[in-house]
Amino acid sequence: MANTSSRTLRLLSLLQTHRYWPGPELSDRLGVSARTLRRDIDRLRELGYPVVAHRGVDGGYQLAPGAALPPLVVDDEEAIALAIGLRMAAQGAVAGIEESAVRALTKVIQVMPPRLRRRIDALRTVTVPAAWGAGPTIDADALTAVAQACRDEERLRFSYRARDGELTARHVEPHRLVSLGRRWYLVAYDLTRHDWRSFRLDRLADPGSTGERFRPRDLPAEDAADFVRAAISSMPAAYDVEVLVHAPAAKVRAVVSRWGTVEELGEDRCRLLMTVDGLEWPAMLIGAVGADFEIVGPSELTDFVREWGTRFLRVTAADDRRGSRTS
Amino acid sequence: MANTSSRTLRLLSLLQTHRYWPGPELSDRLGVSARTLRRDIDRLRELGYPVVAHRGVDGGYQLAPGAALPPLVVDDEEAIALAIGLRMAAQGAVAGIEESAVRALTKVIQVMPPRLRRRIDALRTVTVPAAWGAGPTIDADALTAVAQACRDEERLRFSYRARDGELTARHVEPHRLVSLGRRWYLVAYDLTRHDWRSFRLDRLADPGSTGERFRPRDLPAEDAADFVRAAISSMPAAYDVEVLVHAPAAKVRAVVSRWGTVEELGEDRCRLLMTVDGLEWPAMLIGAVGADFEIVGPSELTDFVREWGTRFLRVTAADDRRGSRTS
DNA sequence: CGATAGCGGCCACTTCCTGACCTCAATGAC
DNA sequence: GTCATTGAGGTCAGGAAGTGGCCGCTATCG
Repeated sequence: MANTSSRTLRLLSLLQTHRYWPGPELSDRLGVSARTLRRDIDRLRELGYPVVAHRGVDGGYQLAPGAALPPLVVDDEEAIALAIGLRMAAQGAVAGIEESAVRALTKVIQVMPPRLRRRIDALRTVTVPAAWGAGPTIDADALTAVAQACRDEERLRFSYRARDGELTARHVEPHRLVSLGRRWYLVAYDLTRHDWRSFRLDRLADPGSTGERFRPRDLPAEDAADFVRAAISSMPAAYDVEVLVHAPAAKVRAVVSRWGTVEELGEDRCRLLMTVDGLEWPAMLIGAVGADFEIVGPSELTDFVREWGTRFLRVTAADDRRGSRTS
Repeated sequence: MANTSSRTLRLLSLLQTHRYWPGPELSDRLGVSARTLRRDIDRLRELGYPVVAHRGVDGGYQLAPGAALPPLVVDDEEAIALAIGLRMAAQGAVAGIEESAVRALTKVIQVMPPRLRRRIDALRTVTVPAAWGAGPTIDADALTAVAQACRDEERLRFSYRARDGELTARHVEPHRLVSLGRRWYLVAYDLTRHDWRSFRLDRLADPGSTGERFRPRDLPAEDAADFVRAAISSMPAAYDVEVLVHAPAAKVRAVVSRWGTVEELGEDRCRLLMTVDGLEWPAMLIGAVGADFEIVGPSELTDFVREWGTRFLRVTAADDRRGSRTS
């Protein structure tokens, strides 16, 4: 541990956990002379990390944001937060970052000691499922296991539930993970069927890396995403919702915020556009706006809203008959 | 860049991005002889990172999970995923990890180059806000800014909207962030009022670190969390919702997931309990369950649901008169 | 003005790093 | 079994680097 490189790393870690450090404190903690500390700081600067220094009484060192990201030194708790946050990000809460979230997640998981993995498993029970889409929840463990197999070029075994519900055991050479819409797909070469296949991750269970490595084959498609797009002829039924709301656009925007786009149509009228997988969300939003509205489409939304309205009135009427209670 | 420590770091990063590496490939990438690579691997092992090796044809090196977390080397995309995931975690999606999520987030944000911060800002527009609680959304930037000021012991200026709506400018010595229930509080010494105060983060705006450092004072309480608990004598008006649902508990749980607790009352009956700030959320959930229900309390919820029902029926009736359109 | 703290040159000493060469031990293909 | 491949590790010599102590300099704050 009396190494130079380990000391550089420790210095970096110190600078990351507490921004401001007096020089003597640092040299003390690292067990070197002040002169050597200055040289270590120089070393960091040469490596591209911008360490700024303040002179005079109460001076010290400070790590400023630079051009490159330094290696992050995190403790156990932070690693767990990292893993859980990345898992949420990978589930598609924010469009466009799923792939990198999975990459980062595999990195973190891979180097994570078993004790931390156990703690994450314990926390999984309280994790928020993919409520933002009403799509099937993907098992985060499966996601990372498959991602690691892709990255490490290791053959993979899993059981797969086909569209008709039949379970089959698969043995594949994983090629790439693709996040399309709200779903994850694995593009892989099926060793039993001797052909390329795409698998929906939410239909896949018990992935286990076999440890057998392989030379990647050439995918007979431009791109893994193209392959998946071609494979899924039947797109999942999504709704394009359009509603005219009898309220100022600003008011509607305040409620809808980011879940849809609001176009102003006049003093007291606006158009609300959303693309969703389920109708609960638009129903709730137009309910929460608290103003009259007209449903332009889809007609399913009209039926959906009518059902809610019927049920809500029936229930509250029954409630009134029994005499409303106080809270 | 021809440094030993930087090479160690690069080696670690390579081992993190692609698990399996043949020796010659590694020594080639690092620009050293095979012998030196072996020595570098040894160095890593001495630092506690478990590098396992496979001999023979097609052998290579591989980083196994160890006792300590190695410094994470992430690229731009991954860093963004990290920041966004951590932001979600800090917003309280999973109970108990908020504090460490914020700590990790400040680390990441602090060392992040400005160009990445801009990209995160750009992504914020599509971020899912804290829907899981219907509480006010906390600005993630404010959260990290305040957390950094706490950590770095730097005085902080911000404007604060008191309970009565009045805006005041504050100048404080930040002490600690506390996550209580669904809210974040800042415990700080108010330099204008010369006393300790706790501030709700969702009422705080434009935090700006002044750069003035200070010696931390002793908080007149056991613990920052205790201080906040003592300070909030008047709890915010929250609703305790109780609803009897005529559906199996499992079905209700699938919809409600963790936003409330579901008690089984029989084959086809269960009780739903929630504590919320607004009534939109429970209204939406019982709507989405799709079954009949009885509202036990509060009576405001009955009124609320009745209003939704009335409006929904009025609107769909009007829609029918105009002739329902196809999607 | 004086105390504090970072900056950086110089120097001598020590440590370690490196590449080359060697033998040995696994491992998988033929 | 044989053989090529690949990692492990010892040794050695030359060179590169890290280290601590010394110095004078400058910036900053009270």
